[in-house]
Parts: sequence; structure tokens; C-alpha cells
Amino acid sequence: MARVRGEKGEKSEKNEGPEGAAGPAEAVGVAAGNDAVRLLWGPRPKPGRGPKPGLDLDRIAHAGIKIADAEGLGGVSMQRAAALLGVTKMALYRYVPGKAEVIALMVDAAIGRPPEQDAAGATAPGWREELDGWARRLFDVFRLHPWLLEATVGPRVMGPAELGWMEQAVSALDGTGLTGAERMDAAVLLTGHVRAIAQQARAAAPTSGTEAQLGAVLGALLAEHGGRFPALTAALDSTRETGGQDEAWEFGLRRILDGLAVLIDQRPA
Amino acid sequence: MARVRGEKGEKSEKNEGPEGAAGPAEAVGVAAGNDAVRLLWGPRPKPGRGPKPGLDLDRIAHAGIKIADAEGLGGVSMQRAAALLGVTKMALYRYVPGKAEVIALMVDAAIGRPPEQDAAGATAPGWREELDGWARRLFDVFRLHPWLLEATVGPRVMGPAELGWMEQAVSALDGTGLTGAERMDAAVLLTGHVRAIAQQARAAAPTSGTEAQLGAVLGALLAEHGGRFPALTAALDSTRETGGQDEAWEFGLRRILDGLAVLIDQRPA
DNA sequence: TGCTTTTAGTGTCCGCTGGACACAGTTGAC
DNA sequence: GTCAACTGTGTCCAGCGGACACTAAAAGCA
Repeated sequence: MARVRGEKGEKSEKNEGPEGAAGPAEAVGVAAGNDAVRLLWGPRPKPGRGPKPGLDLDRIAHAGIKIADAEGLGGVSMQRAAALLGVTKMALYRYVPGKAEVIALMVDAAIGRPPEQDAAGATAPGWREELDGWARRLFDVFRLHPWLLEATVGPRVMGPAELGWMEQAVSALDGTGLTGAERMDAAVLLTGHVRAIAQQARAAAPTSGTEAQLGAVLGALLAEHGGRFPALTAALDSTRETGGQDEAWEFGLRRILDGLAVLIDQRPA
Repeated sequence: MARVRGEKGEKSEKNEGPEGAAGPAEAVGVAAGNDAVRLLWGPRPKPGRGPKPGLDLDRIAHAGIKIADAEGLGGVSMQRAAALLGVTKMALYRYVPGKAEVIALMVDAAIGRPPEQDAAGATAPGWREELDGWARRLFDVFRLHPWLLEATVGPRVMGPAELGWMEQAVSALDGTGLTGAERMDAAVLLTGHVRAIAQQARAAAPTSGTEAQLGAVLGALLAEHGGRFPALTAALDSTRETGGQDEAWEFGLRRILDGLAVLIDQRPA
């Protein structure tokens, strides 16, 4: 396996200034961009002369995923991942230049390739049904790996799997008369909704203390300070368990698709 | 000032298990819920007998904001914030039970109260104009404090300012025939779009290395692996600088408002 | 006025993190 | 058979969030 760090001095440049003084550096910073691209998109350097590598990027990614699924992204550390693989943490640095890249690999592996959807008979489904199904499948992924939300904030490089999802959404809009930019914007719009609801679902998840505790907190707050938020109070009162986040998901999805339909209908095909 | 930690043993409960074994614990975890509620919503305990407090929650929040604005959320540590205020980091723990609460305070202070918008003459603006302006103003806030994106992932308690924004959006839909739940869902939908574009804008921000580097990376990737992503390649080729993220913002906003209009028009007022 | 109690800020300590670096042992190529 | 490349380990470091004991200041009460 080829050296994972380029020039050995390259990595040290990260430490310039007191704290980097520029980027978030929190998750997958852009500083890791080039490295991350190489790791995500290959080519994976073939083993050369030394001892056989005991690990590979996939195993590392899945070790991280296992931890993150069980304990959240905060539970993922180089130590824990390495321990899960039966090596010391420094062994991981033979495969990956830093933690940011581990997370990038985790993200792409966890998102996974989008399932093929055509088949299902001879009738072509139409853009609306396709996008609807696409959004639901993506939502399922975020529900399965809630930490994906935190892991995908900030500037980062998309991996092949993630790009595959984008491809599928954009191609669902082929032949609708929308321009290329518009098709991509539509995919971004849908992704935003998926993320928004996934986030809201996580807040109400039973993992978080006692049941839908946060919703209760909101209710209590409005009960106490309701005077300052009349419209919210009224809205919440008139709701009272109409459906919860499932409703928000369906509502937003329908609104977005309706909005797209308005545009598509007035376009010459 | 009253003791900030309740029973002194309460805090230790956080350390149960190897790593909490439950929550993300990364940002503002739900474990901080009760404390965060007290700090965000008051009542602020009035000073009692001891030495005069040299700080207050607002100053702490703004110190954190200053750092985060300059260096990103990753640059915010108790040490740095305390140093900016001229005290040791442990002094902060007299006001705040932990870092999570500092971030919660930063978030609410940075989001700020939504500007009043009525006035502007006698003509009532109508829900569409109101929501449009609302979304743009919220977007401005996220552009001003990009770290808000990272700071607001995960389950958390909303502060008065944040709830004020929600209030404004919901009240803009009063009288449209939408149910309370639907009005809230619409607000969530818009917020999701604001966040999605804010995130995408951050990726292309000049802060990140050389200019819109990440967009270039995407282009290079598609140039190399374009065969696997035909629809994306076509979309991106047909685009070529049609406008960038501004277009995505306008596109999504219009689509959402169109979708809402479809629903509202078919509702009896 | 003086004493006592409450409290603000400090200093010290701990476990953990991500990462640099030097080293030992294994392997393939010549 | 020798050598160069490479994997995994051990050790070290600065920085992090936070617990805890301590000193000093201020207010209430006698």
C-alpha cells in the first residue's frame, strides 16, 4: 500500500496558526479534500512489497459505522474504531490520513448505492412517482443512520454512492423540460426536506431520554410563555397529536412535488 | 447567582457507561435539556450574597459567537471563550453547566429576534410575500453565522429568539385555511430549504481553500467518472455557470411557495 | 461594628482525544 | 540472500471538557 500521507510535511501545514484560523475543521473539512477524493474515488493503490495489510478502507469504514449506529457520531474515535478491528489506533493512520477521512468513508458507505427502481412492470413511472420513491428511500437511509446528519454538515467531498443518489434524482427529471440546473436544484430541494425531517425525527426519537420529551418541552414552554407566541400556541393547540413528524414529512414532500409540477406543467416538453 | 448545577451529583450521571451509550452528546444533547431550558428561558436568578459576578450569559454567548464567526464552531472551546473574557475557563462553569449550554446560548443569541416586517404601508402583504421575506431574512442570518448549521443539528431546545422566528412564519399563514399542523409543517419545510442552501453556499465559500474549489472537484470527478453518472454530467454540462447557488435558492423557494399555493387555493378560506 | 455565610474566580488534576514520530518485524523484488 | 518497502506498535504531546478544593469578596445579621 502506498504511503497515505503525501509529503510528510503536507500534514504539518494543518497546524499553522493557533487553531487553523480558517475553517470549521470540525467534520470533514475542505483541508481533507484531496485526500478524501483519493480515498473515496480511488484508485486504491495495490499492495507492494511490505507485510500484508491487515485492514482495508471498507473494514475501517464499517467499524466506524457500527460505533456511530450504536452510540452516535460522538462515540466514534480512532481508538474505538481501531479496538473494534483489533489494532492500535495508529495502525489506522497507515490507511487514512486523519479522522475526517474516516468519517467521509463512513458516510459514503452508510449512504450506500441507491437501489435500482425501474423494473416493476412495463409502465414507466413518471417523474413524480420516481422522485417520491427516491425521497422516501433516502429518508429511510437517514433514519437508519441518524448520525449522517451531523456527519454531512459543512463543506465536503461527495463519494460515489452519494453522487449515485444525486444521479438518480436528476435522471428522474429527464424529459420534463427542466434545464440541467433546475433538475439539480430540485434534487437539492428534496434532499433538504429529507434532512429537515430526519433532524426533527431524531429530536423526538425514543433514544432521547423519555419518549418525545422535546415535544413536551415545547408544549410546556408555550404554556408558560404562550403570550409571546400567539400563532404558535394556536397552531399547536389546534393540532394536538394529529400525526406528528410523519405528517410533516408527507406534507412537505407533497408541497415540493406540487411546486415542481406547477413548473413542469407550464414548460414545453 | 444561584448554583448552576442542581444537585452536584446530577452532573455525574452523565458519565454513566463507557461513552454515554445513548445519545450523540456531540452538540447540544438532550441531556442538557433541562439546564438549557432554564438558561434560555429564565428566570435568571438574581444575585445574592457573594462577590459580584463579573460575567453574564450574554457576554459568554457573544464571546463564543465572536470566535465561531471568525474560526468556525470548531474554534470555540471553553478556554478560548474564557480567555476572550479575561477569566479562566473554570469561571464559565459558574454560569453554565457545560459547553453544550454555551452553544445553545450562542445559537439563540446569533439567530436573534426576527425583525418586525409589517408597517410598509397599509396594504397587508399576503402570505406569500410574507413567507418569502421571512425565508430571505432567515437565510441572511445563516449566511452571517455559517456555524449555526453545525450548531443546530441534533435534538435540542429552541430558545426564545428561534421560537420567535417560527412564530412569525406560522402567523404569516393565519387565515389561509391551513390547519395548525399544516402551518407548522410549512415553516419546517421552509427552514429546511434555508438550511440546505446555506450548507451548499458554505461549501462554495471563498473561506474554503481556493475559491469555489469544491464545485471544481465535482466537475473534475464527473469528467473522470462521468460514464457512471450520465444524467448528472448532462445536467452540469448544460448548466455551466447559469448562476450557481443563488439560482438554487430562488428555485427552491419558488417551488415551495408554489406548492403551498396549490394547497391554499383549493382550501375554503 | 464585626462575624458568618454565600458565592466568584483560580489552580490543579484527570481521562480522553487526534496526531507526530521512531522503531521493530514482515514481506516481495532483485 | 540481501535490501528496500511497508505494516503495526509504543511513546509522546498539546488540547479538550470537566471535577474538585481552595481563596477572596460581598452581603446579611447580630
